[in-house]
Amino acid sequence: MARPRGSTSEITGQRLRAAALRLFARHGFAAVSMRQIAAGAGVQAGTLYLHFADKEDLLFDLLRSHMEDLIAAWDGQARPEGPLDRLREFVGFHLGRNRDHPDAVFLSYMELRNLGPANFARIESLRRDYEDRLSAILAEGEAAGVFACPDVKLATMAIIAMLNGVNTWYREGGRLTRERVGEIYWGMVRQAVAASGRA
Amino acid sequence: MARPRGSTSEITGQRLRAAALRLFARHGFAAVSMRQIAAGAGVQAGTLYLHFADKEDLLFDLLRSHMEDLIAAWDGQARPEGPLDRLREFVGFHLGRNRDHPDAVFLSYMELRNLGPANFARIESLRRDYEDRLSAILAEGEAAGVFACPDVKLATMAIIAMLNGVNTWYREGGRLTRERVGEIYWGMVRQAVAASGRA
DNA sequence: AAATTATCTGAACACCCGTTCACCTCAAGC
DNA sequence: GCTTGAGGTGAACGGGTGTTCAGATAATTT
Repeated sequence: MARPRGSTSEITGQRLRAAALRLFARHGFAAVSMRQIAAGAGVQAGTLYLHFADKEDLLFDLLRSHMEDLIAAWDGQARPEGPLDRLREFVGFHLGRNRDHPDAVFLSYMELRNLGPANFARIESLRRDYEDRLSAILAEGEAAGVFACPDVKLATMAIIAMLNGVNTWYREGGRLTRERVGEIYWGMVRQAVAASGRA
Repeated sequence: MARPRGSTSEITGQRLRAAALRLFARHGFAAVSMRQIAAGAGVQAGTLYLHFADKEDLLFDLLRSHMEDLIAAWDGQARPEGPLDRLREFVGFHLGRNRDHPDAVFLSYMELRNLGPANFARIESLRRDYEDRLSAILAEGEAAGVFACPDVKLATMAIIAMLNGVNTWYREGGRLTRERVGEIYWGMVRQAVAASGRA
């Protein structure tokens, strides 16, 4: 056998990406073999090397595209006026992204160590770019006297860590709906950086 | 050759634990071989099986002892009176533990998936025990009217995620000292659950 | 219809994996 | 000082690893 009917590079590539994302997120990069990924896409192991240079390149492709999509999605949506509304928008956006792409989010925080220095640096840079969006909102609010965080960078890291934490425990059909969780987290974030709370 | 001079089970066991902790935290459970761990302790691979039943048992041993030590350390220290001081104490305690045991903390959040169901459940149970300490403080403060978190469990998860986040970016000798970071985070935590901020 | 190119197979490569075990040596008890 | 067992070795087991590549077939171009 050889080339199946109706197979294109585009389709097979996407199937491989999907299978790899799923397996990496479930079992970890090192624990998943190229053969398992290939099988998940209904293909032989050798085929992987027509689409990716090697295993790390496959991981890098997943992380890079996830980060680029994330930034593009944020930049591409209309932003409300005023720091408070923008912060609320960011919290909702970030939680929504985490909800819709749990595997990619998990990977991008857990498997960075499996990248070589150059690839690592590129992903880190993208992550910083994204975090800077939040920092900018906080700085803007600070200047306007709406927020009072002692340190914008630390508040950025604290908020993102807090929001990412939701993915580790939230289960569909649990005690609280997504919307309710979003409201509660928004409340905590707002108070944490509020100017009224304390100087 | 066979038994080296002056070797005891106690000493070798601790060296193996230390080597495994270091390597698992750096490269991940699946990426580290038994031979690498043994080499890190200056011993052959076969020796590992005199101390641990298998690879998972070694991981479980590390996670269990870390969680038990954590809980024992918290329970063993004198607690100040009043929810606000207790919460401050918890934040300082947790950050201090994360600072002193970064590898174990990292492992206990990242490598749970490599445990079988029974071992997984035991670690999860220990983690819940620890988190319940924080929940109790928040509930106490809520009852006293000092705190106003819309949901105690969510506030617990949010605070722990926020504090754990520090380990992912803090580097010794950076812009801020540990103490300063602790103060700033304490400020954000306090405001996030403060009763004065909003109903 | 023929030639060419894109796509995939499946076997092979050298190497590493977790785990077991017969054997060996040191330390302690009689 | 001899025996006993705790502690460790190092080779071996079956099987899995990432990666390569000659060969085969489908789609496309000429």
